[in-house]
Amino acid sequence: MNKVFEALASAARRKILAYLNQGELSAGEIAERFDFSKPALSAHLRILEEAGLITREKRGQFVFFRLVPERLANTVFAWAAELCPVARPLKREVRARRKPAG
Amino acid sequence: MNKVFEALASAARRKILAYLNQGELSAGEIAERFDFSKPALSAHLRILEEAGLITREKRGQFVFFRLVPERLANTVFAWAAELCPVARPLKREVRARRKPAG
DNA sequence: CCATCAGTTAATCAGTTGATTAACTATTTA
DNA sequence: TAAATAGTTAATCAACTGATTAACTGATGG
Repeated sequence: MNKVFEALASAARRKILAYLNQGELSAGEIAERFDFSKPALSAHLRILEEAGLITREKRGQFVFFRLVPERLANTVFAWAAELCPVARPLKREVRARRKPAG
Repeated sequence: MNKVFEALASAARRKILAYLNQGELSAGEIAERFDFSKPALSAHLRILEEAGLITREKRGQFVFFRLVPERLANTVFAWAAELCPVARPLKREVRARRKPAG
């Protein structure tokens, strides 16, 4: 949980997640989309991976990365939903059932 | 956006938001719930305020803080929903209306 | 008016983050 | 096997975070 929010504190890392949301990419393909050095990118990818937000798969010479949307759903999304009753149509039903006569 | 995610990178600040989700609290009431010094708390509150996640209101000797759930909804929640199609019942309806005959 | 209480600001400091270059590992290909 | 390509690790460094204490501002109340 902590690692997830720390990972998301970087705009570059959030951008990486947005790219991966389109489909898997190799480290090199991600690197093309940014200005910083390969080691810098490697560090960002490690942080995202350790937060459980992406997975890594080595295929031959390349390393491909994929988004893990369930991880986001179970951490950030769920956390935000807890503090955003305004955006929570599902949970409202649950509440209504718990307090049937107000 | 960036400031919001940076603000949320701290577990202490997320905890402050959780407390404020129960209702408004003065700085002192928040301080009681933590171990660190007043200036440290003051800094955390300033960061949350500058991110637009809380508002401040001075009443007499006290400063009361309140959560701004809409801010969370429009930043974190919306951002996460974009990457979590698995958890997006609202947007599905919007899409369905846009493409009525698929 | 003076003491106290609530909170912020300033100065300082240790630890972390995020970047770089250089060197390394591992895979492909000639 | 040697060269090239893809990526990581190591060493280093500047900049930022997050904490502390001391000093300040502003409201309350004897």
